[in-house]
Amino acid sequence: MILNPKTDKPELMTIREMCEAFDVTPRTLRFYEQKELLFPIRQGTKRNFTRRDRARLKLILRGKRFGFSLEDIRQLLDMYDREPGQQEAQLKRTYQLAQERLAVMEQQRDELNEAIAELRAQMAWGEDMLASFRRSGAA
Amino acid sequence: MILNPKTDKPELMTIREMCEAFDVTPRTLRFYEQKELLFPIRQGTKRNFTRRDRARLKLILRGKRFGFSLEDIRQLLDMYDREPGQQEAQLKRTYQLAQERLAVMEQQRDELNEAIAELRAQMAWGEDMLASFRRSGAA
DNA sequence: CGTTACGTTTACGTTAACGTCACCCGCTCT
DNA sequence: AGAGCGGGTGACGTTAACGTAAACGTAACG
Repeated sequence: MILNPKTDKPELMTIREMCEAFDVTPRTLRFYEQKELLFPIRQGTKRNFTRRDRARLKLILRGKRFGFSLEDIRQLLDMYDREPGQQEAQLKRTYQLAQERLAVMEQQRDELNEAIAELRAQMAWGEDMLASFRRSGAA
Repeated sequence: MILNPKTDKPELMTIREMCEAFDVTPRTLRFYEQKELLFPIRQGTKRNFTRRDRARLKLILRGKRFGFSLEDIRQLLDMYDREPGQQEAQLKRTYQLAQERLAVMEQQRDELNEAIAELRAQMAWGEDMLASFRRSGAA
């Protein structure tokens, strides 16, 4: 295992090491490779994940927390890979996507809040019913 | 079409009428029947939806807004159908389910809020980048 | 040499809630 | 009689993100 002289961390990691480091299953990493989200170096049949793969995976997982689909994430990641020459255009595109996502998320949150309020109201009603049961002695 | 003397609304409704009244597709209603959520009267092969079906459908759609699965909803609906004799137990069960759902929904909302905040921070960063692009004259 | 551990590939299974398609039936208008 | 309309019944398709199982390789341990 080759270590980085600065960090003493392995330059290349096996699938197991990746799984433990990022708390994902091997299946997930193979799946991401198949979907062209990761590009581990293949030594024969085995995978060696590089720093680049780790950086990408970190972004992938963050993207998922944001609710981006894997396909969205792949496109964003790819943009940053192409020989950067239109940095600004890329950044704008990313920013726009983020804005759209943000709008969706905020709407979801609002709907969720509405549903929560409605459900709370129903539950208050149910509580009254239960209280009346108790008063009527149906223990 | 038989009308209710009080409301002048049809006692029985066709699948089309139901679709318009509740903004769902025929497929959805057939699907709900198959899943034993609705029990329209079958005249030969055609469906006649009763007041009871409409009441159930209303609850089904509300339940969906709350994030309940159709299976959850079916169980709740069924509880209210069985010869009511343990009203209190049923109500308690419903109340408990509602509490669990509420907890899930609130957690989802909180996570969403966190993700929104994180995404906002990233976007502020991106905005700075864009601004610096503009200052550097890369129009 | 057997087994254990870790890795691989291929390919089908899962889940929810319908959408879609092909084909059939009966009524009504013209 | 033909043409629509409205409804009906299977049954397969869709989507995302993996899970799972089968069958194989290979390297080290004892």
